[in-house]
Amino acid sequence: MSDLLERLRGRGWRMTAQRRVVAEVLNGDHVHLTADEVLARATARLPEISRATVYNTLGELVSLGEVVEVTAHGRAKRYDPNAHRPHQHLVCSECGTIRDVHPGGDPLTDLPDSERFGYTVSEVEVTYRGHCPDCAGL
Amino acid sequence: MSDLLERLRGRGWRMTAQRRVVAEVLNGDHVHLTADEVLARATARLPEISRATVYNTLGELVSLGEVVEVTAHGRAKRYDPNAHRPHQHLVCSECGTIRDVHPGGDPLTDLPDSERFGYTVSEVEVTYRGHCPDCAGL
DNA sequence: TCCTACGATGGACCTAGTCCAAGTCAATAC
DNA sequence: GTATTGACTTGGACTAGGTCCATCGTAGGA
Repeated sequence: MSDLLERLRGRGWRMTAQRRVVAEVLNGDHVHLTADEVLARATARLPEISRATVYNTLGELVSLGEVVEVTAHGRAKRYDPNAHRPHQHLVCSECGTIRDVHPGGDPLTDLPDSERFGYTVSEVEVTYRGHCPDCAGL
Repeated sequence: MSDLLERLRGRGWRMTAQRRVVAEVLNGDHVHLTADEVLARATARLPEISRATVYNTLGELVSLGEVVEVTAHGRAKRYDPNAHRPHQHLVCSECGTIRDVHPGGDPLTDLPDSERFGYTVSEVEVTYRGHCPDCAGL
């Protein structure tokens, strides 16, 4: 986490209270907050922080590759700070809970050349859907 | 296409001009329209059709399993009528063009039990990202 | 300590999508 | 062919999520 702040500073990021708070909120495993949730938690620590700043900061973290956007369930994007460990997502279709998972094999190699239509493919995103233990009974 | 209309009628769908038009607009391979695009094309054929009806109809087609929602690029959901042939998507990160692709292997089996956290996993969605031939030069 | 360009603010604005009360009409019954 | 009725459609108001922008504040270098 503070290594995140270090990395950012090293990249010439100007460090402000707001950015620090957003980076701190996005810390830990299996964290997949919406922008609104990030705003709420950031506001708890720094009441004057504005919505625009949270969106700006999230956008920057994403384009720096420190955080990935996940569009998994519902309308709002979620932000996953676990960007340096390649992983996929397992989503409960009932309650929307997200877990990070690490499937075996490389899904990129599953796509034969004949199915690439001349695209240069560089990334794969896999979302598993099902029911979490809590919702399985429904 | 008209088999789609037949199937729907067979399931007790009340056939109206609006529903017919929406179903007709969503016809063909590699069709991935946004709700707004569906509305535009439907309006061209049936000027009085309303936005709410397009959304309602799309929602019904999705819950009947005739159409799948794709969240691939940009904000708006896209609707893919090719629901009866299992397939995945290849998206150009530049222009957003989507192709249907058929990777080898079953991605479901790539997720070991130890990574399922008690979830009953029933579905996988794979999105390949890269650049299409037109955008590769950029 | 001063300067200044980068960042933060908040309020207006936009897009995608949902909701609802009222009106319409497809399908069934006669 | 007509009557009936409940499912379907309409349009307009509303909401959520997100973006934009002019102005103000401040981190960090000189």
